[in-house]
Amino acid sequence: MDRLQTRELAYFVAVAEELHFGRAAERLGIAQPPLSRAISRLERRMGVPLLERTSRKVTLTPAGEVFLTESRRALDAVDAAVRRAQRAGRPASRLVLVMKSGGDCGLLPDILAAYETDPDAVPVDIVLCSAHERAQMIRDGRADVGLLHRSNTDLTGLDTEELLTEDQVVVLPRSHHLADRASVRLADLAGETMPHWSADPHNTPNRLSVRDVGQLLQLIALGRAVAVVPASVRGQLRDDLACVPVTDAQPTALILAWPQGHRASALAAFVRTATTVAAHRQQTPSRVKRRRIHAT
Amino acid sequence: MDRLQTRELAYFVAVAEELHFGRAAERLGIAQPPLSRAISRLERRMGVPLLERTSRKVTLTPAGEVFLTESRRALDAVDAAVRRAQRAGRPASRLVLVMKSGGDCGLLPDILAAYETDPDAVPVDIVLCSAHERAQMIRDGRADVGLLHRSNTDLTGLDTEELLTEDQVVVLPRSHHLADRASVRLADLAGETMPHWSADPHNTPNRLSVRDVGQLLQLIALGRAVAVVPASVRGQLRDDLACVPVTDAQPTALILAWPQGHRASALAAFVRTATTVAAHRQQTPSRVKRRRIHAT
DNA sequence: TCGATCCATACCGTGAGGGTATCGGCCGAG
DNA sequence: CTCGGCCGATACCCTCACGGTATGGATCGA
Repeated sequence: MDRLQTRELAYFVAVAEELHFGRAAERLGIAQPPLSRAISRLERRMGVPLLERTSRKVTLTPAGEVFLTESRRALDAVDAAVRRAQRAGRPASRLVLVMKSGGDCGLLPDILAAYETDPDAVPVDIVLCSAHERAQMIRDGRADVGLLHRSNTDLTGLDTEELLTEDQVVVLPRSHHLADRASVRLADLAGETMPHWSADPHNTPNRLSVRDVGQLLQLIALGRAVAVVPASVRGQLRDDLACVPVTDAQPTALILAWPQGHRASALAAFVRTATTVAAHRQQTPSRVKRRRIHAT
Repeated sequence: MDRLQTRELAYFVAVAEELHFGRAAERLGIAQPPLSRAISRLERRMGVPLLERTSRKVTLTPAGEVFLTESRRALDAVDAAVRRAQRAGRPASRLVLVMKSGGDCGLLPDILAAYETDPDAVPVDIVLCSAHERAQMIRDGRADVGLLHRSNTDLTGLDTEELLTEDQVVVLPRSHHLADRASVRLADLAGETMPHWSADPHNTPNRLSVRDVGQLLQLIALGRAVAVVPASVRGQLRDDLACVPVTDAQPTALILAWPQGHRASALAAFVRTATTVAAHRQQTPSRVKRRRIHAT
């Protein structure tokens, strides 16, 4: 059997995500019959049924589940190949850093300042994006390096370096009965509703879900939810919100991540600088730390 | 720009490896003109020149170098998607283990015996193959798990677990002037020729290179070379060869490797069993260790 | 029972991709 | 200096894979 074409993978991913041939075809910009044929041919060539279909419902077989995740990974790899080669070709080399707004724990200005003095430094573009997009952007070559929180994210395909660890706090409306406590435990929050981060736009928001920190804080201010987050979000808090340390929550790690096996000099220099700056910050009490201590 | 097709990646890889359009076309089973066109179109679509060609020579640009490694990775991912989905589809689940002949340090029988008692165990197929093929086979889904030596291999894309570390010995002809020494240092071997492992068949063997341990031992027996190898190869030695511990060589680690992020129960059980058995072996002096001590 | 929904099949047209022939530049032999 | 051989690019043609439209057949709700 000769090798699958990326088109077939993309078609399958669309159908597997929509679980509906018509919508998938529309999303792909083709008609439904060619899509049906393409999927049948794919299954025939692979010798394994990937989808169970009735005229009313489409579901994934176990092989289909596996093939969906593998296909996504393969498509990422193809996109990454193109983007990284293009980047290597353009002489004007830059470093694209992805992070969440406020997700640098106040560390980034120092890192950038130190990095600029490095002989291997290149200009750094900073791209802010939602939590779940970041790892994706590094994997598919749109970004070179990212600031992530370990707990949040699937790190397969990435090399990482831990920058610092943070304790966690719970964000509450000021009027909440726990808002004046010096600290709480996870058990105290048992009855509260916690919003979920909505992964992709296709995902129907069947539960309380948010796309960014602003939405999250809005929900909390409305008394609809509370959230446990790294201590460094204190810097973004509105007046009507309080936050209280959670003593028994696992500390979360801020990590630097980049594509596995990539060691271009500009990137290597950035990683080196960032870890050095973070190590230094970890020793001497940081602004974040001091603010935390003051607030408790 | 829409997404590249795998065909274009495969075409580019062929040309980049051959550095000759005619031979690449022959290898791909197509004529040369379509290949030339496909590559030009690829470069036009990507907006980056990948190859410098004169009528006498073809070379890779920096972007081409990057694109070659990235393309190989992407093609592996596509192949892996198919193979893993097929495996998931066939109910008769098996575990394919790749290793080098004799590369298990005598550990494998115990591992297999212990694994068979595990409730998640499935039949294990053992595939013997050359050093450089193993990581490749795990990456592209032909194998589920492999025994590798850390120093040898590029481990990107693999999850690993260390099983045990071994000291290194040098294999010499019996007639060699160092053959009777109780131990040697790397400096003693400075003037000796060491064969290289030939990576791929396309690679012209411009230096002394071998494909497997048999060839290596043959070369040594002929007095053409010596080699520093893990102590466990003693088990395969011929009568006309001697081996001597190298005191200052970095100990090499035997590791278990499997595709990153894959945690199927049969695989997880195997990894668990193997590490347990290896840890136990490491504590109680193993047959291998004892033999080494006896020999010195 | 009828209509709506949704995937599959039948049939047709077009263009991407492959083949052959040939050109043009580069090198080495004589 | 010239000629011949090598090699990638170009020109031109043809075929079939892929996409489109029309329609069938199965299932479910009213």
